[in-house]
Amino acid sequence: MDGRKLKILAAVVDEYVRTGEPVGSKAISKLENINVSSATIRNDMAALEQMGYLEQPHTSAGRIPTFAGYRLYIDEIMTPSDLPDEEKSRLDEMLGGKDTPEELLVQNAAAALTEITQCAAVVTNAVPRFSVISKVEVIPTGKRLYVILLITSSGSIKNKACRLEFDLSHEQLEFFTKYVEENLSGVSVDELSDEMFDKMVAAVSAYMVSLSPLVRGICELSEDLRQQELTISGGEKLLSCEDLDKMEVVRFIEHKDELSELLEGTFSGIQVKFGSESDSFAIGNSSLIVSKYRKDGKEAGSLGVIGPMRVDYKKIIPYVDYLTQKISYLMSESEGDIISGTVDDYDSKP
Amino acid sequence: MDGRKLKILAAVVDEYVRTGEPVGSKAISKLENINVSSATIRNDMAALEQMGYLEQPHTSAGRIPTFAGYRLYIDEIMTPSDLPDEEKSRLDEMLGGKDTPEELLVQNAAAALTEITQCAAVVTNAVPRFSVISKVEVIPTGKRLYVILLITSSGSIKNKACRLEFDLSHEQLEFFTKYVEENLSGVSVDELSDEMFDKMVAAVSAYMVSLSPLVRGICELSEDLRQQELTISGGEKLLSCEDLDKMEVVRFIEHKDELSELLEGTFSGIQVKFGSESDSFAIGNSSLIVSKYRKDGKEAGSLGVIGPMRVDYKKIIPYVDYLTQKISYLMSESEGDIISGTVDDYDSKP
DNA sequence: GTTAGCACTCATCATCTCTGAGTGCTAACT
DNA sequence: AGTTAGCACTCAGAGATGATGAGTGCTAAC
Repeated sequence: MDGRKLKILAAVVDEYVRTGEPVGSKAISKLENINVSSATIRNDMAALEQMGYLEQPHTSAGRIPTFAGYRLYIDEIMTPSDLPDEEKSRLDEMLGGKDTPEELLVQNAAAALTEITQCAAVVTNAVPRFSVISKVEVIPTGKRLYVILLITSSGSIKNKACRLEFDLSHEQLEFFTKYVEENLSGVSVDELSDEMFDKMVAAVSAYMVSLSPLVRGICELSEDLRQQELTISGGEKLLSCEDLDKMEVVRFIEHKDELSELLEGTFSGIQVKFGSESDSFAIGNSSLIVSKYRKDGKEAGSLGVIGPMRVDYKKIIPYVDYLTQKISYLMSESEGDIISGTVDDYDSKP
Repeated sequence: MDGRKLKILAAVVDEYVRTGEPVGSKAISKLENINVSSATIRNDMAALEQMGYLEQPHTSAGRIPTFAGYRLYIDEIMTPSDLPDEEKSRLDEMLGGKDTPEELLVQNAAAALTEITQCAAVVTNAVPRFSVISKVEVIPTGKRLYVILLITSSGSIKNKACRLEFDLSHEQLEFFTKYVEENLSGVSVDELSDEMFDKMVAAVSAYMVSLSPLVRGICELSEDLRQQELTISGGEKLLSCEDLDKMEVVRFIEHKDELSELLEGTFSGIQVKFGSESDSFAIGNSSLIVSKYRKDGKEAGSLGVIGPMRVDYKKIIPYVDYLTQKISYLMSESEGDIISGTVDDYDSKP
């Protein structure tokens, strides 16, 4: 594959991303770093079309990249631009500092991506699977009404109100709290299971049957805790995007679980997926730029941008990359480790 | 104003709502309960146009209702249809029972309205302004990390993690908890003020200066508590609505505060407002059908539907009305009071 | 007061032509 | 052999033209 052909392919992608119109040979010949005539470019473009990297919407129009063309461009040709320092500090500000709760951190990242890219952002929270239950409290707050509070070592706090059939005496409450603390505190979130709670229900029911709703409540909270939640922010941006089918976008926003599944199956490092390449996540002509953030070295959640295929990869990839790294840093225990400024490793094979 | 003219106006609105096309005299003359010829209708329609209730998009087209036409139709002519019992029980199921937390209740109502009307729904939560602080807890959960828990008599639970500069001793924590409980429990949410917290900060700082972030934390939680939150659900439905300008819809979804302001200024009972009538909330050709729900007899929050002006008022109003009444009932302390099935009082003057 | 009849209006749709951007191919040039 | 100029060709898109028909207002008769 000719060096000039790559250059021309890159030029076609860049121009198409910029203008949204099919790109003709003449337009390319006028570009700065292209020094051959339009006829030569025509020949090369015909070759690129033969190879499957370009296509013509109709005979007398310019060329637009095919999937394969985008793929080649992203994987081999393009070099993402560097993020200037002021942008980095702007992002830092939007994210929040080390004290920011994890959940808010990823929400902030999503908001930042939406604003910067004007596309939809998608994030999953960090499932605190390696953290342990550090506290369970049951607090009476009204007639027959109790608030259950569940706190993990990673700082997740879940609560839930629970109505019982009878009021509990002070001793009963103390018994229950003690029992639960003994059985749950120090247990890792990953170890929590329905069977475990079933056993607990049986045990407390032996003491007092009407306590079981409280155990059920704790069980539900623990399910909340274990559940990976996916948030799409700025979904409406996709609706004002001409390249995407509105119906598909609406369907997509309403069925997050599909995307959730897809994200499960991704690797580390920045990846770019095209909607139509995967059958589970299907907005035609859409593109997903995604990366996984880590917590204490382990993959914890995902962070990405969904836009039209015609999106400025050179610009967006550094943002996703920087945010991923920054979040990984902020979530991890070890302090002092300054985030690396360099950006590499775009393993984007599907 | 002629009885027949009213009938014709109603027919025009109904037909226009049904078909979306301008309505001609011939189409109306074919309707069931119209027994005059198209020529007569033409005369009446010309009169209605003169009076400002109808207009023609262009000379050789049928008529469509003007704002005034809709207003007259809604206020004087139309009678909302009755909600069949099976629909009522369907709604009851979607809402949840008496044990459902208030916040979830209004969210469920929004979801139900979105699904049924295929328009956007808008709800505000019930600000628990007449409830009192029933519990404040500070729970140590990690090194220098504390969870503040704030519970009101109405069952709202707010929590927040707070990092201090030093760990607190058992005595210090006990002192603080006691101090806060003494000063806050029983205080109504409405009475909470920044000055109050400023005083508390001063007081605890005298004892131990590093306690003040905890007070600040409580202050923030109380702000959360007092804040009325507005949720728009199903905003995307508006985007697939031809009558509405997409740009305006996006702007609207992103600037909820405008709508929030508008809702503040509404009365009880079902009201219908048109986007272009008000200058603060402006999606052209949109219509807002809104009602306030009550808690223990006092207005607590709003509940409504936003759709194109060309919306089936006869059908939607009963839904909004029923949900409002049902929520009012579910939120109120007094039990047993069966919800009234009748629907009236559509004070919809702007 | 109501209706039939008729001339008139004008958006919409289909058809047609014109234009220009862009192509592929060939022949000349380096 | 690779590059370029030239040229005939294609075809989407923008206007122009004309037919169609739904709908109107007005007048005169019932």
